[in-house]
Amino acid sequence: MADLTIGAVAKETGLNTSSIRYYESIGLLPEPPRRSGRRLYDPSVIDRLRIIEAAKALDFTLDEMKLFFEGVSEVSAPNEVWRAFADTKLEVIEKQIAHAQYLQRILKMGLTCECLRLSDCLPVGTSDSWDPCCNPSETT
Amino acid sequence: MADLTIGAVAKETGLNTSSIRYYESIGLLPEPPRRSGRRLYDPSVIDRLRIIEAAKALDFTLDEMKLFFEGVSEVSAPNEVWRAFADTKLEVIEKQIAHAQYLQRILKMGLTCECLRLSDCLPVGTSDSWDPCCNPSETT
DNA sequence: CTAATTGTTAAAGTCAACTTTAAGTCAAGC
DNA sequence: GCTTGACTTAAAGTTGACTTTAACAATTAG
Repeated sequence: MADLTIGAVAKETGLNTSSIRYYESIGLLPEPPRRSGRRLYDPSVIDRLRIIEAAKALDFTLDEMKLFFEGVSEVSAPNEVWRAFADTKLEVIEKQIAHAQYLQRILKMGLTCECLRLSDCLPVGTSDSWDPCCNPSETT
Repeated sequence: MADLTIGAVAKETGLNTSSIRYYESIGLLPEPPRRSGRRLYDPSVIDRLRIIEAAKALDFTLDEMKLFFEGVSEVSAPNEVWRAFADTKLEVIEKQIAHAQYLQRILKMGLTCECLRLSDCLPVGTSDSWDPCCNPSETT
């Protein structure tokens, strides 16, 4: 596949060109080669940007992403700083999955339950085991 | 249980008092009753703040959280705006869980794999099925 | 009682992560 | 050659979500 202009990369990833240049300016993306001043990207940059998008959705800061890529692209095995980072992030991600499932449950209930006051049957607070107090059967 | 001062709420939730006042100022938290000018919170505010924390971790904006609470605390069943919101957010949450599992896999691999270049065995790009190209057995 | 702590307000300040602007360069279609 | 559109830069502007400041009031500890 041919190299990509910054516009093509933007189109492919849904980012805009200034964001891509911004990522480069802070060192999150490596500087690509150029032809007559213009950036020419290897298609693999798309993969890297997809990882960045995933990490962004999980609230990694851009600095954390830099650290992350150091760990996965170095020529030697990840060092202690990276390992500590990875440990911490794995814990955070666990919590985020739990949060996601919690809100998922509430939203789904809001869509199916027909209680007058949804808050009456919400798993608010300690969210261990919970069954809706109402069945989506009591049609008005 | 007795009502809580703003300081107690802050301590309990890990937020700081100015954030709590800020949430109130934008209408995300209802105005609590006061005694001699000072806010006195019903303990249920803790639950609400925990939902806010979960939603924050999933990149809900504060405006989205307001909409969310409208849906779950109204006296009537959630309206169409809320249902559309919930549908959209459920899709986003699905994606976030996928992102979380993707990065989880990469981070775990980084912690166990002993390849010289981690990037050589990364599931970069289309992340459907993937087995590490290396086993954490090749001890140096 | 005093002193320290915790609370109050409105307004200004901060920060990360972009986005926009201005002023120009390069390339493709006619 | 000319125009249109994509590209270039550095610098300034924007946005969301707080956080800090200043100046004051009320509660609690000693």
